[in-house]
Amino acid sequence: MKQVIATTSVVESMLEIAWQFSARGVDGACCGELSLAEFRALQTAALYSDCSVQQIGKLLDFTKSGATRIVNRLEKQQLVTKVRSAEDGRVCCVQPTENGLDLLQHAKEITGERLGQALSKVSAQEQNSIVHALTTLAKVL
Amino acid sequence: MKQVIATTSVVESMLEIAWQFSARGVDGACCGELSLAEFRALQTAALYSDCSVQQIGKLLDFTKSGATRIVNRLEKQQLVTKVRSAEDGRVCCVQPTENGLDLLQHAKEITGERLGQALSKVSAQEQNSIVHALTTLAKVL
DNA sequence: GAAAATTAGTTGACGATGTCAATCAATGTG
DNA sequence: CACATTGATTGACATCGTCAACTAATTTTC
Repeated sequence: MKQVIATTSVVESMLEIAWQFSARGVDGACCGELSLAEFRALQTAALYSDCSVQQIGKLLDFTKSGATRIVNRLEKQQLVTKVRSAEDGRVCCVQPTENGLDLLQHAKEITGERLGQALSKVSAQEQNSIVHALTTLAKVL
Repeated sequence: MKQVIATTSVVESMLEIAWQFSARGVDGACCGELSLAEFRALQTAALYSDCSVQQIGKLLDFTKSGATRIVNRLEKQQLVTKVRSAEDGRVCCVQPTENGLDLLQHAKEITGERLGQALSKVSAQEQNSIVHALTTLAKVL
């Protein structure tokens, strides 16, 4: 119960942080021509090798038609290529291109700078604490 | 430089967390009939008394026309009322209704539960650390 | 003190986005 | 081989927020 109370008071912080690193806070500044959904899809494709369209949809909570459209937009920007799977002709493997990986790396750097800038306002000890906390939280969500 | 490297590795975590508590993760589960933007606008109206439409737009990074539309949707759902300011006839004060405040409270509880559920997977000490980290981070962003 | 400039808000047209349902193609299953 | 399933796509559609033009209220300027 105490825990619920404690986390209830932290909810505003959580939502604020999420807002800052979501479409409204990050878009454009970090993702170039990409929407946040597209960026996340690109991330996912880079993370899972031979990632299918459907897999992206499931992982990011889009319908399969939504996933198709997101991937198509990435393909149009030459950030991924779609390759028909050799094992299963229905499956479409989404592979990031060189450009896609570059963009991903750049976006990470920009976001990292943004985070680093915020973190620079607190002590080194707190920086470590926050980095550790975020890493841990992401794992258990 | 070391800091940049450290934060670069935490960027994925940050984006993952943000994603989970943004439209894709939270919508519906916590916001009822509201979009995340509407929810945030309602939050803002509740936080700043006599909050103008424009203020909401500026705080959440929407254009004024976007803000108008978001507030109008909230009004249609009877979660806020729009009152012409006594001091300045141009300004439109957005005030949460009883319903609006209830929804806000409920949403916070749900999100809090969600966060609490994730936190229950780590030690009490880490819970404290995470709560503290989130609170601190939200302040310096 | 009236004209001009500024500011808050609204609205129409629009582009972007993602869903739903229907469909096609490839694979599995009886 | 017929039938069901699964991955992906597409057309129609609703939602969302922007842009530009506009109205109305206030402030500035001369």
